[in-house]
This record gives sequence, structure tokens and C-alpha cells, in this order.
Amino acid sequence: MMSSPLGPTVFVVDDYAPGRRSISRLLRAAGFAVTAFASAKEFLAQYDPQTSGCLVLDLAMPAVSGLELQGILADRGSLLPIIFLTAHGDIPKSVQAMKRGATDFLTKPVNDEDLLAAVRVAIEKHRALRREQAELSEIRARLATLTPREREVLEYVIAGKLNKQIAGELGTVEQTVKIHRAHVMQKMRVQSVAELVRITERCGIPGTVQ
Amino acid sequence: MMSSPLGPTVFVVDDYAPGRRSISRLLRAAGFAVTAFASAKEFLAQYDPQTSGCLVLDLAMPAVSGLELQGILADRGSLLPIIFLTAHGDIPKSVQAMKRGATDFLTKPVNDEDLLAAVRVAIEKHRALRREQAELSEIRARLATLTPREREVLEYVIAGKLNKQIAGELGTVEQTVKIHRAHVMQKMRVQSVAELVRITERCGIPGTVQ
DNA sequence: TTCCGTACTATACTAAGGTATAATAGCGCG
DNA sequence: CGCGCTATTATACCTTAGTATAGTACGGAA
Repeated sequence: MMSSPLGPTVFVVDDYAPGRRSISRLLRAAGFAVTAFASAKEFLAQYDPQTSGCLVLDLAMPAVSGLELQGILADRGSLLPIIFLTAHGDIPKSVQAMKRGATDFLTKPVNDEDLLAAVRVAIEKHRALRREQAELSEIRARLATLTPREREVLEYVIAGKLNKQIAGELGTVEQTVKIHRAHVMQKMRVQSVAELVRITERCGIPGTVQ
Repeated sequence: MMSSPLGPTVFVVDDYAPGRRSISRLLRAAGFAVTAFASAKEFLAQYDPQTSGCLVLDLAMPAVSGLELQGILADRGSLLPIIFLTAHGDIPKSVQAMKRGATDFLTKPVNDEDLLAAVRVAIEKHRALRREQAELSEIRARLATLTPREREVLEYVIAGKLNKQIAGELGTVEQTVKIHRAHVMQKMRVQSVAELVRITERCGIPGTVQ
């Protein structure tokens, strides 16, 4: 694994060495940390998903193409924003790349300011995505501490059910539900049902019991 | 205003008459209702935003271009999905169109199946967007029936505040809050705080009082 | 076996939410 | 002016939620 600098890193993947170098030079001159690769394979071997930044990717490369790499990263759940850069692209490829979530798609020879602007946007986007993901992970970690029964109670609570109703559904008594409910509130670290509904909504837990 | 057929309508805007005709013929043969226009201006003059469907739009047109029309519709809050269709487009234009939310960007001569597939996707997308919008409108209509005071109480309730706390904040007593609260629940047509939090979240009302 | 976590039950009490009834007061409107 | 809407307060009652305490039971891990 490569080292992860504190700031964001721009990953440049291009099989054409002179292009790789000139892009790297431009980005470094603008103050970005840059790591360059000659192929998708090399990049995948060394990329640490924890690193923040973005990917500047050549479209046409032997073996694994830019679009293929985009697909591989997407399958892995990567949030890394991708800026395509190509000399011989066409409209269908650019449209496909954008549909799949590319941040931008630039043509060579690239205007320096266009590329720098795209990189800045991509890095900011990644920062926002990562923060969002971190918050979701935190909530999911709390959910994971719930016992099966507590999780069941949670679902009924965020569906707006009364303790009495929950007890009926679960085949137990109101007092037991109260205890589970109190544990849920503690473990999820919320003070109110309103907060509980919000954080579970963010994790995609539907309050649709019954 | 043009009549609004029950089913979805495909709007075709292209200044080139033969292209307009062949596209219309293809779409009609596939069973779609089609209305064609020779310019963005004509389309704007006759388009009824209530009509469901999608827009098949030529990129290069005199006076108002396809991209300009996309911008105008976006400014008006239109949800109509746009499929661009062009003979002389380039990558930057296609990327710009996609960034602005175009559903697809096809090149002439277009493959019939590609266009039909894009139209089907766009119509389905519009249907989903419209349903979503209709639900939001319904919720906003309910919100509009709240008195200023009830609206204030609502904000505190979805923030998870207790009646006692709300009364303190509003400089009134708990009993008054209870009454406003009951009215809020009635007018918003919800049975529980959980439901109230959900529907207000959808309207972008943050439960962030304090 | 003991210990721990989970799930359950019971009793008791306090706090909070919900409903009903009744009454007062300010304000804009026809 | 009276009417209706809004906002307010008060009393009373019932339901629900939250907490504390105490105990039983089961199964897996040390």
C-alpha cells in the first residue's frame, strides 16, 4: 500500500508517458500531491481507498480501458471522483462515462485551467462524499450493537408504534418493550424519537412495519 | 395551450424538417404520441408543463439552441427529461448537456432502438419525478394550512423538543403547546411524531431548532 | 461450574403526551 | 357592530413513556 498523505492526492492514470508527465507537472505546480500510473492494473494494485482525492484517467489504454476501470471502481463501491481525459474519445463514450457518474470528461490537448478547475471540483466532491460516508458508517456501527430484539423494537418505534402495540406484535408485554426501547435510545445515542427517525432514514431503514 | 392526452407525449424539437418527420414517424410507429416543433420558441409557446412525457431535442438550432432551451426549462423548474439528438455535436457540448441533467445524448444518424430505449427511460423517469413532485406538493399544501404559531410548534416538535421546552421557548404554557401540537398532527394528517418527521424531512424542513 | 449477555416479567412511581371543556382576548372582515 | 379565526389560559382526566428495582431463565464462553 502506498502512503496516504494528509491532503488530497490526484491519481493520474495514462499509458502515454509524456502525457502523464505533463499532467503531473501541471497539477504539482498548482500545489496538488500527484501519484501517476502507467496502467489501470498498476493503479488498482497500489490504490488505497482511504486516500482522499480524485482520479484523472485516460480513456483509451491497452488491457484495461478507462471506462472499464470506472466500472471496476464502481463495483467496489469506490467514491473516488473520476475526470476522463482523452485525445481520441467520441460522444457515445463521453455520454456513457457521464451517465456512470464521471465528474468530467475533457479532451486533449486540455486547457490547463479547465483541468485544474475539474480537479478542484472533484476533490471537493470526494471530501463531501467521504464525510457523508463516515457519518453513515458511524450510524451503522451503532445499529450493529443492537441485539436482534432491540433491532425489532427499533423498527416499530420508527414506524410510530406505541409500546403497547409493539408488545402485542412481538408477543411480549409493554414493560419488556420499554426496556428494549431505552437500550435502543442509549445505543443509538439519541435523545428523541425524532432524532432516531432521522438517523435511521439516512441509513435507508424504512419505518414501514405494517 | 395544446391538449394534454392521457398518455405520455414525446415532444420533438428540430429545425430540420426531414429529421423531425423521420423521428416523429419512428416514435409514432412505436406507439408514442408525438408533437413536433420547428423551434425552441414554438415549443415554449405551446408546451403545457402538466403533460407527461419527454423531450427529444436537436442540439444545433438557430435562435435558441438546444442547450439554451435546456437552461430555460431548468430555470422554470421543469422536470421534463431531455434527450439530445445531433449531427454535429462535440464532446464538450455532450458533457455540458449531461452535467445539466440530460437523460441522454445521441448522435445522428441515430439507431432506432437506441432512441426508442432512451425515450422509454426518459418517460419512466418523468413519471417517477412527477409522482414525487405531486407528493411533495400535497405535503406543502398541508403545511400551508398551519397558522404561524402552529408552524413554530411544528419546528420544535420535529426537533424532538418536549412540550414543556417548547412552551419555554415560545413564552407560553404547556397546555397551549399541546393544543397547537394537536392541530399540527391533524392538519398534517399524521398519527405519530415519526411520520411527521418523515414528511417534513422530504420537504427539506430541518429539525434544527436551537 | 461460574460468569456474562440476552430476553423476559413484575411492581411502582414520575414525567410527559393527549383529549375535553370552558373561557378570554385581539384582529380583520363584511 | 357581530362573526370567525387565532392565540391564549385553566382545570381535569386518562394514556403513554421513562426509569428504577428486582427477579427468572437460557445459552455460550471462560
